[in-house]
Amino acid sequence: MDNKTQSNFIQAIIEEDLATHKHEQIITRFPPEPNGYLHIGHAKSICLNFGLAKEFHGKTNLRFDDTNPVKEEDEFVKSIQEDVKWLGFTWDQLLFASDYFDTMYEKAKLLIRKGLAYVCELTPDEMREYRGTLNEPGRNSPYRDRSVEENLELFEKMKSGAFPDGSRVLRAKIDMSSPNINFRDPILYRISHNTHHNTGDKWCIYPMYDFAHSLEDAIEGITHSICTLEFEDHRPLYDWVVKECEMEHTPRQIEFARLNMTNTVMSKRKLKLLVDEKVVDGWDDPRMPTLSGLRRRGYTPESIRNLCFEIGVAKASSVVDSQMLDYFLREDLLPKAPLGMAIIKPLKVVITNYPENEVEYVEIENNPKNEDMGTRKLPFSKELYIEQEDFMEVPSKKYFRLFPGNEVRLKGAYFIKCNDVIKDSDGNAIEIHVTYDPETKSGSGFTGRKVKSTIHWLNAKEALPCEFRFFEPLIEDDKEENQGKHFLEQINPNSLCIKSGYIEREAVKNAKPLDKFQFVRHGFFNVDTKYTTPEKLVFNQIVPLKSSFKVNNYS
RNA sequence: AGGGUUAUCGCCAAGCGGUAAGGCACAGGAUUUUGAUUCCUGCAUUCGAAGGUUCGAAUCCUUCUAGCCCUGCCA
Repeated sequence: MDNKTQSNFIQAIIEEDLATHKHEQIITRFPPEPNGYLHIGHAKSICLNFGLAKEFHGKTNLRFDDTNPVKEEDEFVKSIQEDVKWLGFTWDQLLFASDYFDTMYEKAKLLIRKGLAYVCELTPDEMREYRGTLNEPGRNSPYRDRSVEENLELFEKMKSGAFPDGSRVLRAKIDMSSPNINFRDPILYRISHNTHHNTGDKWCIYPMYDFAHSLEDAIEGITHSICTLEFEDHRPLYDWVVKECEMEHTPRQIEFARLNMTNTVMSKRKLKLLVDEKVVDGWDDPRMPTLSGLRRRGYTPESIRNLCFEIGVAKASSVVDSQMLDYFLREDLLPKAPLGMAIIKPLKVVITNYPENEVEYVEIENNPKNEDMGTRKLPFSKELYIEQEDFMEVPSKKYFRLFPGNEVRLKGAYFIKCNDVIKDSDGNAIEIHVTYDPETKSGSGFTGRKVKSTIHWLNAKEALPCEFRFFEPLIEDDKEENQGKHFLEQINPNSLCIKSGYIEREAVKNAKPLDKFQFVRHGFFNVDTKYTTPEKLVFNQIVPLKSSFKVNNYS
């Protein structure tokens, strides 16, 4: 991985910290909560954290921020590790925030002893009322001035399970009139009698994000704690916790704008809804922007990394055009994916001057961009299939594929000229009759005349039936009639289109799930991991050849 | 009594007082046995707005405007 990167403000900070010897080595972390699958938005954070550490010869920890037992599951812990590895990154240490619960508990008691934390018995509603609003200061809790001894005793009782959920919390004693709402005596610990995926029933009190995360970073000696913009107002509290808990290391929190992409749902809540309501196949449905969905669709780790490095890092909230991802995917796959011929809507072609029952084999490159991929031999005979799109009885102005009287090349084979069109009772072309010119065989060096187009074809007898799946964005956010509708009602009902078609046997001889192909004119495809069987290959279209080639007649 | 933060081409994004990089998209043209790729060419006299400082301003100052985030016992 030698991705070029845009220079960014975080690199500048790190360079200075290294130059001034504030740090001799940087340590970053990627800290997901295991409450869902990773999506492409996380990829930006992963590439940043791991990429920066790699660039400056530092280290990166993968740390599960598992401080809320009700939302977290081992399934997610597992998938997150797989996805990070798939993206191509290796962590220095694999850690769980929950492994620090003992230390955090001790630090909470330290704050109590310093008179900086207290046990509060306000109900959630009262708490909200006492907090004030964006424009008005809050009021002190009546429990704010308890003695250190009483607080210590009550906190101990919270921990030992003496109180029900929601009855008490531990709060920091800071400033109920702060303009920064995070400073209005934020909650440090809450009671939650739930089984935790890692610590089981050992604890019934759990630390809140602001308290836990800063301690986690400090404990691990994280030098640069990179997170998204919404935590900017939490930074003063982050610094407060590190200082007042008398931590040895002082990490620095740096915020950047999260990734937004056109035609892409990034909200974990909404993605979970799609899975729970069975709108999609699961977290790895090829339409999902999850890393597992993109993987199943056929996107490569390289393409995602290149996107992340190329879009840069800044603090302005922005929306990246999904066409950029497609660009990096095409760029990556063009020399890697073998080029084959597939027909989605077949039109029968009979070469009237070709001998009956004769079969010859034509040799064709597996990838014109990569000679190392070799060649293969395709059977060629009198009856072929071409793409319906590649023939027009009455050609439009700039159409230069097959039409009556016109000559084109069959890729890897001969020039053919259309002479006759056989139509059904509705007037649709169902078969065309052509003649071929034996002089024009591919590779023969024929230069007598040129054709404007080369089209793809299949030997009718040898064509292998298979299935092609095409995808459209799950959301059509540009339609006005969708404004204000419930999320599930905005979903594009035609986001999946399944077509039967044919493919050449030779190209897909040893195809297995996750193999990528490029089909002439149809774009890049991936062998589906779920629906492909020994009897039938199922291909997911990853991207068309070009965005303007977007299918309009596949449905 | 609000606080934080952002604003440079259709979309990302460099730039940090010396006269607007790059990528995507788009549009022309050349090559092409994928209408792909590749290759040229074009694409911000202007940096949210208005004032000011300066020989010189996207960069400094002042005022204004707009967007995003914050009132979970989520992270």
